[in-house]
Amino acid sequence: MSTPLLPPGADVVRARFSPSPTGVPHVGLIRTALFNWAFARHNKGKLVFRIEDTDASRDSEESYDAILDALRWLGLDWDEGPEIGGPSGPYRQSLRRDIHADVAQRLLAAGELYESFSTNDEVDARHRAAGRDPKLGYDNFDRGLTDEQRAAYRADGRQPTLRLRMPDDDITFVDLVRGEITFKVGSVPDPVLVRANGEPLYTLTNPVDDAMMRVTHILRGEDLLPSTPRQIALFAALRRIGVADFAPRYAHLPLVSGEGNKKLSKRDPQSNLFLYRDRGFLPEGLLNYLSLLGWSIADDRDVFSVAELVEAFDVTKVNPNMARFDVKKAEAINAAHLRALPVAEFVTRVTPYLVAAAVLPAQPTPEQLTTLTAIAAEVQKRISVLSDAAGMLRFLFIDEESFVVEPASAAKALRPDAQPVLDAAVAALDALPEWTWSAIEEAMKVSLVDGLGLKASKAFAPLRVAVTGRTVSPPLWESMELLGKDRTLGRLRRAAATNSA
RNA sequence: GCUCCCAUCGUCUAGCGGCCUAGGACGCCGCCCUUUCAAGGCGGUAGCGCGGGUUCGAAUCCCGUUGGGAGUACCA
Repeated sequence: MSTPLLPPGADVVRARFSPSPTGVPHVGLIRTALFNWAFARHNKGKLVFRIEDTDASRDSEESYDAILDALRWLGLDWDEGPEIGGPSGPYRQSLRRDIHADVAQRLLAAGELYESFSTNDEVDARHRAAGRDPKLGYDNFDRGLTDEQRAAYRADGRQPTLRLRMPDDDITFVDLVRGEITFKVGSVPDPVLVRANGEPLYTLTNPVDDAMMRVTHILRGEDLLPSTPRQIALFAALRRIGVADFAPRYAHLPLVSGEGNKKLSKRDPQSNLFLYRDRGFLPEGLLNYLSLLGWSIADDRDVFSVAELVEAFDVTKVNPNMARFDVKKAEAINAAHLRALPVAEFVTRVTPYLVAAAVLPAQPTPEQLTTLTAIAAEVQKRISVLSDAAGMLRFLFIDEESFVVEPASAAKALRPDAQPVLDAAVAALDALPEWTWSAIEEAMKVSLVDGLGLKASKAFAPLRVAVTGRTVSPPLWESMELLGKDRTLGRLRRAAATNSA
């Protein structure tokens, strides 16, 4: 009942990730990379990484570098591809021109391709003259050109594109996530494979390279579903001329949308992968979330490791409908991974973000690292992304002249009625012989809760804001201990003075 | 317009004919814990687009409809 994993003629799973280097890597692209990677790893197969840079006007080296950077950051490794090579290289299509030209010539010689001289205007005019909808696309007119007609076009200075002769049958295939799909004969016009200037197009290079790299499974975005019939037709032609040994299986992954239901585009800032790295998403957290876009590991769980993802990933279980990228949920998943980190590991990971935010210098002192380590566990469970740590820890590392209370927090907790609290706290702490968090806690409870008869939450809020600058911070007593007696008292006195002024 | 895809809480999903008066997660709300905020614990909110079939029985199968999406380039 279930179809075998491999297409007949293939002996090992070979998935591929084949982006074109245009623009910044976006989350939809990375989700596709992730699924291909997980599919390959789960099936003990290979992942081929190929760069489809056949459009010199849009491709860029910056984008190429960015894609590699993104995959490395996420730990998505490849078995063949840029920088590591492999038996089917090169893995940048711009370096495969000769191969593509040769295959195109063989296809032409075999009659699979034909020369086409029609301009769009001519196609349009023919449709109108025949009373057809001009939006139908190319009308396959040049299929029947005679040698004389072609010679006449050339004599006229026109160079032909090379088009694939589509079969005269419906094209049906079984999509791994969608099931059987049929395109009616005649609904797909003969596509151009080679430009008039001789440059090969995606329509040629993509299937040719998949064939030569012996790719068995093509997992890609649903936006490429309409191009599948012509690729299947090309594969059939490639098999007839001996370039392909088998046809790959397809799995069209649901598109990822942003706000609204539109496909997340590269221009949408929310789609920029590096935005999430800059905010301090963990690779494993982001990967976890991305894998949830169209897939699930179990009916009652959605936080899991990359290893668990690989163990469980089944492309046939991918949900076919569109998924919306929800930053809130992504953050929640990331927060779960953050909390699960060993403290030492958390410190290692968060430090670069503290440096970037100028909370710590590029080379933190041993004292600073000791302070950070002491409070790390409490910070770890209060944030969703690593960059959140900066605002929460700045008060500990900043010098007294630069320390300021966040205005919004001050407005909330440092109102006139906080005056007695601040005064009582200063008096009690000043008299404390021992500066430990437990001693501080005891003193504050005695003087504020018992002494002033306040509720704990009411009593401690002004202290927190005065000392840490914010309403959200690590635990107060530990914070005070780490900050030291002098600085703590200084800040409380300053708040009291500002307050009464 | 044409071709193709899709359709369960606001969002991501589980569900593949009876276990579903539809389960989980995020969000939101409430309570507990508590040193604010978090975290954690407990509870709540909210959904099978519509209409026909098939069947003893349908969220699950079929048809239609409506709605959404993608493609429609000498881009990928």
